Amino acid sequence: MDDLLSSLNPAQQEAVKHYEGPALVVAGAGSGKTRTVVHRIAYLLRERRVYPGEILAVTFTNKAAGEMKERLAKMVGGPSKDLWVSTFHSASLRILRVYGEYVGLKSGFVVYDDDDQSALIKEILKELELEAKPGPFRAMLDRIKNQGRSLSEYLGEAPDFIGGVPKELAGDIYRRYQSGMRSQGAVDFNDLLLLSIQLFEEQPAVLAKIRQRARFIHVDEYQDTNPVQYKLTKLLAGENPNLLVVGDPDQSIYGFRNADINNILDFTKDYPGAKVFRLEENYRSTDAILKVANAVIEKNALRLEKVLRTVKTGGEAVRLYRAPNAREEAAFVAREVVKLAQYPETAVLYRTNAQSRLLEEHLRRAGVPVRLVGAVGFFERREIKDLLAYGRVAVNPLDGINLRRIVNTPPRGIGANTVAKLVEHAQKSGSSVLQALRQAESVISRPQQVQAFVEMLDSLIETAFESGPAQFFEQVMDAIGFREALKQELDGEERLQNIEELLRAARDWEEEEGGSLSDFLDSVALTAKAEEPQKGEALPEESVTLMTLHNAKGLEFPTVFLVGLEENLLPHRNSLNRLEDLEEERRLFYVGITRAQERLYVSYAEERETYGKREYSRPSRFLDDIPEDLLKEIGAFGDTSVPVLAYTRPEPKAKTVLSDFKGGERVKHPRFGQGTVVAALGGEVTVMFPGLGLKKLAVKFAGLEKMD
DNA sequence: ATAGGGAAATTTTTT
DNA sequence: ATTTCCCTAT
Repeated sequence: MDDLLSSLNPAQQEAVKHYEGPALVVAGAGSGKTRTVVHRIAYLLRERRVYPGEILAVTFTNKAAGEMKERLAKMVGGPSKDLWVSTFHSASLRILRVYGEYVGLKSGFVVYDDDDQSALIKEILKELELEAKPGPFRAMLDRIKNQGRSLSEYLGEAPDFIGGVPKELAGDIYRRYQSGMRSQGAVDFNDLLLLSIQLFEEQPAVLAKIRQRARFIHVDEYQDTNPVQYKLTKLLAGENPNLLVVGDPDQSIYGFRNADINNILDFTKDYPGAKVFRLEENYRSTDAILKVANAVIEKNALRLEKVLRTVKTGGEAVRLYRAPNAREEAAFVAREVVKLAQYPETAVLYRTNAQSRLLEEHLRRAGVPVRLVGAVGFFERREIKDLLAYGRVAVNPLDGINLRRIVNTPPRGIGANTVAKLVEHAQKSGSSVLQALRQAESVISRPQQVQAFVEMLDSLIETAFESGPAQFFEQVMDAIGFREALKQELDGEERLQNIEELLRAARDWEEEEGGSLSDFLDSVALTAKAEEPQKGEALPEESVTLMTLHNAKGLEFPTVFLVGLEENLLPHRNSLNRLEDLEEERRLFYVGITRAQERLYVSYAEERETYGKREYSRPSRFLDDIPEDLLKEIGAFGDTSVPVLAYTRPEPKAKTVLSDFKGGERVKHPRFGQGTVVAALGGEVTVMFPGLGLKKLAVKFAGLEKMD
């Protein structure tokens, strides 16, 4: 019991000892956040005699959930098996697999990914004979569902045209999408959460049951929750919320996915009596790097005050390289990386995926093995999706989207015309596509191929019932002669390897998790961005890591390169207009800085090609936020004379508060009413008034009053 | 059924 | 520049 606390600092200890009631743990970068949560759970078990079956911990990624489970298993042993550690989405899916029928779900429902979603929208557009792209409508769907709003609410505020069609028609698309999803027994990611909420609201008995299973709730990365996740949390937490959330508003970087930073900023108002713990001791980075990070993030208004203190002292100044163009920038990175010769300890981070190409090229040319994270996900490859589609249909024959995907893959003489006729027949008779296929005889003139396909499908459906995913996919491979078909193709060899990889994954999964094909598909659906299985020579443990800033959150590296620090790139051009967006860009920069343990490089290119057009850029405004004495420009061939910061007592910097107001504060204006301070700069504050938008006000004249 | 041309579209994206 | 999609021609 003592070891639970003795390895922690005082702030962490306080958080760990928290028992009942709501609590907010503001955990700065590298402050031992996961560690604190893990210890807290262990403490509940050991000291408070809470049952493991009463504890829920929610994370955003499967990776984070997996890590937490692992650490808990190490710490508490066997009882960790009964803990519920999961992502929002898997937790919801698990609940809906049991209680889904209460909210109208059919038992074999499948989870649609982005591709499936687009496919359905495309189909609807065709039905309505519209010549529009699915993109804007998917965005509309996301916005409505991420915010948990109703269609009419959304349409009320929407512009008159969406994706080039009148908004009333767009609303029609939305309705058709929803009913299409339901009739083929499909849900999308958002539905998982929304339907869980609906279930809880309509079935108090179910909610009560789940609440027993979640008497103590932990939510990680709370700054990234969207309104729906917020609501789900609130519902689960109930009247007497034993809810502990952990997060860092300064690392909120998913606003574009409707994450709402106010969820964490307002936590103490939302949950009166909430205790607040601040973890400000940083174990990751040198003093120099932390000073830079603090100086940068201080410029944001929308935050909770927090100053990271260093544990490591000293450190080297940030190295800045100014490149004449993006090519030279990449060449510079490659040279430095080779010189440092610590590949696995090095990461190169960028704002957009498009930047990775040049970097990868130059690094490889310099003989550096590269690990590219998150480019094209394994499960997004066409051949993989094809094979998975067979599984989805076998599990849920109502799934018309996936059925159409496989009906002529590989080609078996069921062409577009045939399919169109059959689909039309299905729609007219109000039956599923599969049923139409079964009735092919009466619909088309040459039904042999279709009949053969249906026969094969029936046998696959049988296999799906009887055996696990590995055997199922093997049978599919045989039945459709996929190996032979792929060998004909140009890059068939590589794709075949991917398939072998999937088969292996299925076998591994059966061994480790075990379960039906349906369970396997669930886990695939919720782990779409799984670690890329290695391909080719380089092992990850010998490679330099390349990824976007978003992907870097939660990771750390001794050496970090932040490239492309240019206006219009970081901050990104689409984020320049709104202050909130600009602050999110700054947080992205902050996240990048705080990934570095020892050494940080920043660079920008004065010229780069964007979409094939040459562009000239100014250096990023964020570079101005780095204190001069902590930034050292180096030349084309590096520079060894980087000043080293002498030991300094880590004294919290005085905040430059020129007005009396702080970001996040609630205020009242005589004319505009209540609002939230977004920014305070000098004698000027920017306040967000609900319904009115942002207003810039002079403190002197505005007559603002603070509210509690 | 499929190759090949041409137009359009390119921020980030935990699930 | 490059990728992706859609149409047309074969």
